[in-house]
Amino acid sequence: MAKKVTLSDVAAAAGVSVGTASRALGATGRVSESTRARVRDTAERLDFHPDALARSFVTGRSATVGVLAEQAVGLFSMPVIIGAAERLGEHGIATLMHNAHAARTDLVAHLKRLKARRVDALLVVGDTPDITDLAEALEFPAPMIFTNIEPTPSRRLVVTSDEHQAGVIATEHLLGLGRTRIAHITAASALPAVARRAEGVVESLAQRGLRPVGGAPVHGAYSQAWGREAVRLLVDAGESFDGVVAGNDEIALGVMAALAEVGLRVPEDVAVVGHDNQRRHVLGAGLDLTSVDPRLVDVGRAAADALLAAIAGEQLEPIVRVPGALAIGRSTVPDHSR
Amino acid sequence: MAKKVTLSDVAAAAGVSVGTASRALGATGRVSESTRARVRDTAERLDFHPDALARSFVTGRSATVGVLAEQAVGLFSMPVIIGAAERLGEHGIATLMHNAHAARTDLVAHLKRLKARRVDALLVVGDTPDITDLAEALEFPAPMIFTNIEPTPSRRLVVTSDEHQAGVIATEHLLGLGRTRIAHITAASALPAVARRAEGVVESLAQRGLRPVGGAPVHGAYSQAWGREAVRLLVDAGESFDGVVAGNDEIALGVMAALAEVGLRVPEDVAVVGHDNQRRHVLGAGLDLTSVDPRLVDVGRAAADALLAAIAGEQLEPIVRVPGALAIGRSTVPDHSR
DNA sequence: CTGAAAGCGCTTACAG
DNA sequence: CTGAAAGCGCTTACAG
Repeated sequence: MAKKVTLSDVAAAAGVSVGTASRALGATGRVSESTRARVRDTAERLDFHPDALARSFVTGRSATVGVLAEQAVGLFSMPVIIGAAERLGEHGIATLMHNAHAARTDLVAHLKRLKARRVDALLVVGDTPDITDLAEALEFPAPMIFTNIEPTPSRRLVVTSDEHQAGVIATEHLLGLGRTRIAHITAASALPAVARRAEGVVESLAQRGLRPVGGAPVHGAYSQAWGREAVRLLVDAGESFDGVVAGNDEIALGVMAALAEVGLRVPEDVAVVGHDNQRRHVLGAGLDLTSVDPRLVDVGRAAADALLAAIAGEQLEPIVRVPGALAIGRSTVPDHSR
Repeated sequence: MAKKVTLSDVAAAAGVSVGTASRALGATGRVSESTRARVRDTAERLDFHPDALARSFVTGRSATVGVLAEQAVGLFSMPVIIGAAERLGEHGIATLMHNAHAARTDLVAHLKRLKARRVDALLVVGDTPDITDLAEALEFPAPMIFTNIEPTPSRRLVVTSDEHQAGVIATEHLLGLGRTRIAHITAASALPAVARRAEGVVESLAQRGLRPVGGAPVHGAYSQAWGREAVRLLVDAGESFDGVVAGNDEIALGVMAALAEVGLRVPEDVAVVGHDNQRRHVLGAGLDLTSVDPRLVDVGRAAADALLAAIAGEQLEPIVRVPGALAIGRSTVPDHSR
């Protein structure tokens, strides 16, 4: 391997001191245009690339971001982490991944190691309770950004999916198809994402002077069984409906199964929208479900942008909500070809 | 933030020189047991954590591994990358991700940046043609390990799924259920993974003195349409069969659809095994398909182990094949509960 | 076994 | 605008 070319090589070849060479190559220092040009030409000619390790050492910036994931392996975490890592990589920033399992002592160990590694910032993916307090107690020195979670007083910098908008676009889609008797069958209202999506649904309906079938969102669990049961409850209560916004794709599948059982056609009689767009990741599989895609890779990219801004010391938008996108399938548009 | 405690603080407190302190804390240098103990105690008492940046600078090791992915966002790449990043993170190694798009100049730029960042090793995920030659031309100084791809003369260090074993376990499962007339419906034989899996199927059958229905694997494409067509071809040719090893889950779904159309029950008349186990990632969705799970997260972890060994200068197993696992569903075992 | 010193390759006040 | 020098916090020959 050819001898590494160093800044002092460039300086010597350009006939300046290393200090001047450093200033000429960097953006900051004031150098005459002529020397700057000469040094830059020389650097290029010698194929000089500053040693990132030396630079990190002297600047105290590791060019590394920590990723602390509640559960790194998972359909919701992976796209966010990959999206973030990809964007950070474009900027020469590496990611140091720690997979946190709930134990509090674990978290302390993770934070200490991240601190020793001198990460420039920390991305927290998912729900890691107490982390803000722990970081404070440990005098964790880097900015922290949270993702895949709702903001709270202790989580002030958050990048996440726009759950409210997800409820809105699902509902608007059904309204746009002329459906007016729309039910919202979703999971427990205690879940923040569920509550926000439900608000989006209710508000969209209210703008047309409508309310959800049954008067309010129907809360249960993220399961096919609940989707099935909820349809039966509505039918038994004598409610009639021509559209369902389901809390996720699982619920939507249960809803569709129950509709088939009671002899209602999808989408002719009842159009159904899901959430998560798992279809995108997977087999067409006849699951030809219209669904809100939360665009998790873009959530990760947006988180990376926030991290980059935080590292640069820029003022941050405290809460960034990434809008979802509607993926249309045959559960709402019968002749939709994919 | 409290003043950072440094090695010389520890040395002073322990009453030794920094050199001795360094040796006492490190694994290598020879130090008397008593001083070693004293220095270690002192370090612990002061909550000393060596500055990773300084260490990297002086050792020339960045504690960073490059990840060059053909396509980072994807159902096959993400688990591998996450698995690798997770394992590397446990060892304090960060990952610098580059998403390569095919262009050759791009690859050169990526490699140069990775080199400037002084990565200790490089993980190549997927198919990035020419990379070995490019790395050689650029005198890329770090070891390279390939994953999610078959070995070739220019790809010598490979960690990947054991495709042959995947064919074997799928076939053994059907044989174990008493099926003997087994077809293998798969994608193009030019694909190395297809060919290897087919070998596994054919060999397993041969051990019982059997051959695939139709005399050989039936090659086509990774699609539902092909699965459907292949079943029709076999049926029209007058073949009868009680088992199908499908090349992937998509093909399996097509196969099952075609079987339903010709009035054959799954699994009573024909048991079907897929490959990829996409079900695991997703909706139960009635896709209750028995499938070979390629355990991609474990492939990533094994790749990380290989990278760690390479960084440590250890002798490497050139080719590591990670065995898959059979995920059993109702397409082979009717009363299988999940 | 231990100490004193050099050195890794940069950046950044500090003078001039 | 430019040069000479200090310094970042470690590790590692080199003497003793």
